[in-house]
Amino acid sequence: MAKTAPKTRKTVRTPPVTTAALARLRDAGLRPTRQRIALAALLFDGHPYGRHVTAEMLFDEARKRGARVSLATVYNTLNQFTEAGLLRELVVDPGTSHFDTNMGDHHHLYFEDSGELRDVDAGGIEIKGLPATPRGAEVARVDVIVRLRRR
Amino acid sequence: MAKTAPKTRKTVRTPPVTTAALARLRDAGLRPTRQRIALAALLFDGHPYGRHVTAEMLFDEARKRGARVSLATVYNTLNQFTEAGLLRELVVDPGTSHFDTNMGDHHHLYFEDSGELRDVDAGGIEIKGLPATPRGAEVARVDVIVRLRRR
DNA sequence: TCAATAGATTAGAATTATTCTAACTAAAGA
DNA sequence: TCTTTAGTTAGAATAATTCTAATCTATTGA
Ligand SMILES: [Mn+2]
Ligand SMILES: [Mn+2]
Ligand SMILES: [Zn+2]
Ligand SMILES: [Zn+2]
Repeated sequence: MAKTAPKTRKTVRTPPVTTAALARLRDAGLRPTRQRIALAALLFDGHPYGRHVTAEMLFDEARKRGARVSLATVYNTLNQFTEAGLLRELVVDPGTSHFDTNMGDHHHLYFEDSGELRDVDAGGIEIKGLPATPRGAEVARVDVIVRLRRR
Repeated sequence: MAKTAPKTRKTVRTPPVTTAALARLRDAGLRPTRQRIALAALLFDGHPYGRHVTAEMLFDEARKRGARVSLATVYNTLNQFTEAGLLRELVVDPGTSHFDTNMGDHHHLYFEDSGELRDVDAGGIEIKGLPATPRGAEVARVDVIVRLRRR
């Protein structure tokens, strides 16, 4: 519309896009850079039940959506998000790490043929008979992975 | 002792060392080569409760004991043993595969600080509330990994 | 608003785990 | 013993990930 520059320019400020992604970064104490915002949006926006991605998957997705981001940054970001408690790392597969946006207490179904990971809420699960936690140690996490194959 | 060669040489045959390792290879239908025998002996002999190794660990151990074996053969052998049902592959750690000689139904304590893996017999463990196996799929295995860190 | 600065991004090199290749060697069977 | 088949090997290749060092950018204090 306005092709002519205004005589007196109002202060140019970053638009107050308080997206969920942006808020998440702020809360985590991470500088909201373009690429972190883009990656956080891909990871979290519109995925109420969480998602599971590899670095390569997220990188390809970001590129397809036109984000200018390098693979190194995707790795950096996934690791930072994990450290910040925004993600958890899953190791189900020799060779590649998966990252999980679902931070709730849950376990996984892993379809070995397709590589698909499906969440299983821990709410309905009870594990009885685990040994006492060795002294000097504390439980960081209990992972249950049900490995499935095509029958 | 005998520095002089015998007049009539008896047929030189491989000594009939029917070790456990050798028997295991035969049963699995694997040719009992020097390196497979050496690796099987390291993996299985004198380890009634099983052991957990990486390729690199087993390679170093074999070398220390004077076995002439390459790292490629260690990888080949671990994969063959796994396919043959003599080992199972464990993935607990991003970056490296571990191989487990305990083929009984069991789970693991994983000490994240030291990398130690400790077995937990599945006999005393009950997991309730897992979802029904999706149709078209069957459960290949259920892995429970209790991840511990120094308190 | 702007310059200074701490922090982030990047391409490409480096590293690590693993597999592949293709030449060599050993086990099996006749 | 001979022939055949399978296994071993060094080194190259590949894949995932991290590192390096140069460049860029978000933040902040003036
Ligand atoms: Mn995968
Ligand atoms: Mn390890
Ligand atoms: Zn999940
Ligand atoms: Zn075990």
